[in-house]
Amino acid sequence: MLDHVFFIAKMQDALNKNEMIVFGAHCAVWYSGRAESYLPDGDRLIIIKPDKTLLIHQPSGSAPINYMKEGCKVHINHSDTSLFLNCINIPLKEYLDIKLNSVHFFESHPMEDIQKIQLAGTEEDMADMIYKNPELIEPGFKPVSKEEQTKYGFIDVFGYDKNNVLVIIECKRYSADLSAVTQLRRYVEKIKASKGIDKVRGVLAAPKITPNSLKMLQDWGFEFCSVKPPKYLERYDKDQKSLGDF
Amino acid sequence: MLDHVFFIAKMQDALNKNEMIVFGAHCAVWYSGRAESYLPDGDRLIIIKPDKTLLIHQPSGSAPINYMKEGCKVHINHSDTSLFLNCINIPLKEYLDIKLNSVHFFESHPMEDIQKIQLAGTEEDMADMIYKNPELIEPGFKPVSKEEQTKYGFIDVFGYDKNNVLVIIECKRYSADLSAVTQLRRYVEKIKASKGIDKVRGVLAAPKITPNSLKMLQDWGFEFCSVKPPKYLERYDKDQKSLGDF
DNA sequence: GGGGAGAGATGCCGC
DNA sequence: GCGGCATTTCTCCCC
Repeated sequence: MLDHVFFIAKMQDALNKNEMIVFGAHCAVWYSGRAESYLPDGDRLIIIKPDKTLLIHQPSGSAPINYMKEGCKVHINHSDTSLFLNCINIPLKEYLDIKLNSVHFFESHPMEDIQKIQLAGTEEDMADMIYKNPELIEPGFKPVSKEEQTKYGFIDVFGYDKNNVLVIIECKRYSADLSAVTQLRRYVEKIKASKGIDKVRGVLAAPKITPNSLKMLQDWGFEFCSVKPPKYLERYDKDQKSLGDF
Repeated sequence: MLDHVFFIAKMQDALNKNEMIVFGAHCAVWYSGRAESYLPDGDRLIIIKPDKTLLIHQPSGSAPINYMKEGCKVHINHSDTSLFLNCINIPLKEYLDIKLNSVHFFESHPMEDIQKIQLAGTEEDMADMIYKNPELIEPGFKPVSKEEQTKYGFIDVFGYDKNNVLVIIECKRYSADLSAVTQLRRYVEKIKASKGIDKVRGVLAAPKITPNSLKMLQDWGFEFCSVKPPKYLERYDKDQKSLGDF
């Protein structure tokens, strides 16, 4: 357990230097902003990033239990008996206060990282795959160039079938749900209205679909097409030894 | 910068004890599972929780850049020249590998926390508020008891207006968007079909609504009602000094 | 375990 | 800044 004076000095120095700060503490947390919350005493990990994002993590789960977005101001307040971190984000009108009962450890370090993640297997990759392999939808399907699709909004893929009927395709990389069906319906109705045509096919392309969603889809005269999302980095999957090849 | 042998010993001990582990490192990350990704060398904060959730955070932003869900197995592999953390989640078929170039610091500590957060100002609170104050929707609106709403699905509030016409209300705590409108449409159509009645009013209750969404709402004959979400813990907002009163 | 829906969602891109 | 939308969404509740 760290001494208050020592903790305050280290913390203030690290805040001034915009270092990555991480410490463990037994604490309670109050939040007020978009909503309001109170978290009673317990052990948590607290992170303050160089961009002044603050995260509070409990010992389990992926998501932070409390947080403040980028750009919050952190003030250390203490009396003989208590130690508080008061955080405020003025433009967002958000407030978060941490009562620190004891600090288990404290670390800070400057961090540089300009790298961005390379991600494959997204919905956009799925749309690209269908453009390049239109037979995944059906024989004779002819996708229209990507540039044109922007005129009609955020439609994933559209083109014409072998009878030259317009086809709108909504891709989902996971199991298609009710909202995917209503999204497809919105696009089909939008195109029907804007182009003044009556016959437009709507196709939901996804690896699978929930039973209720399939029923709703068919009730509205749309179709489901089973398509798996692509994984462009499969090389990694097949040869774990070649990690250095990237 | 920590010595490899020292780091490995500390890490293995902390993993065995199910402690909260956090360390800073210059590293690269590969992921394969629901999607695939590669993150080139950079400084990051790496967290391994007692429940074996793994999080990798860059120096900015709220969300982890890479992660593994609860229950992953962590193996330390090293040669003369390299140090790897290989993580695997067998039931989810997910894999994550970290190449550690250097470790800036390492901390671990046992953590206990059984507390749950108390949150106010959610969509459910908003529905409760409308039940208790039906005049927020319109004079003469009579909400039906909450128990009955479950028979008809996830409808936030429903009741009858002064002319005894059925009213379905969808609440949104933020600005209502297109999906909120299609969600309301689904509920109204479901109720019309299941009860065999033709006249059902649909009301979207939210603090505001986007222009496109308002147009779509009105095109389908539904209504918008401006309602602010409640904040039950306002006491805290008004008197920051009474933090200990909870 | 899957389905359905909210979230203090976050993050990205476009206007 | 808002709008629209995907997300390795996460989390919760209910069946």
